[in-house]
Amino acid sequence: MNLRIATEIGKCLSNQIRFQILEWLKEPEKHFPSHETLKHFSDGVCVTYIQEKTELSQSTISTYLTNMEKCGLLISTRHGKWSYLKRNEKTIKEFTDFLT
Amino acid sequence: MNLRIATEIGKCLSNQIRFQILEWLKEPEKHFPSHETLKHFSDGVCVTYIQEKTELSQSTISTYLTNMEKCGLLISTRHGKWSYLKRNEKTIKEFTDFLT
DNA sequence: TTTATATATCGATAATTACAGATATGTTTG
DNA sequence: CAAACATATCTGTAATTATCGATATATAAA
Repeated sequence: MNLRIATEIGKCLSNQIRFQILEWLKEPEKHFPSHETLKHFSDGVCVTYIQEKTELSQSTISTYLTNMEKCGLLISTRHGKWSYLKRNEKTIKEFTDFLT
Repeated sequence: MNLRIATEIGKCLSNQIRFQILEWLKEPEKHFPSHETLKHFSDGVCVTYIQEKTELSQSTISTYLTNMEKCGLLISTRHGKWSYLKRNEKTIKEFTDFLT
């Protein structure tokens, strides 16, 4: 972790919806339906479910999630036509360690 | 800690200079001269020293520090004509706990 | 009590970010 | 391979934030 990356993470955390997504993903099964094909949450939640819950446009959410992945807050996994997102606890820990 | 406050903190951490100030204040004696009247760092560092180090305008730094205090990242203490700033470790911990 | 010093706030413009619709890409299915 | 679906990217405008100079306030010193 360094100042530049930490600041990029700060940018992601400067928006209530993005922060909220990160909170939801702590307990995906509590906040999202289980996926029609993939039954478990091992790789997180697909973009559509996150988009529906936030009620923002598809393009906006896609951009949010892409940026959150770029700075290491999220891990993205493709399964067929779906992208699944989950928290990257390693980076989150590095970030909080850097801050404290 | 709640989502609203955490996002306000995120906004403070979305700027490299502000994040840097928080890092410097981990070890004030390492990054700032000791103050001419107050010899210790018990209450942190005065606005002027922070401003000089960042090379931003006085008004900009004053606004930064005010906002960082408002969301609980910093503690401000007046001694005569000087305001001293130090990290608010309690809020910082609450923030990192909220995130993880 | 005037002057100097430290910090805070105001008001304006520049820069950045938010957000959506349109369109492109990648994947599955008929 | 065409159609449908999920996601990504592009482009433009709206909204927010950055930043400064000017000015106000608060305290200290002369």
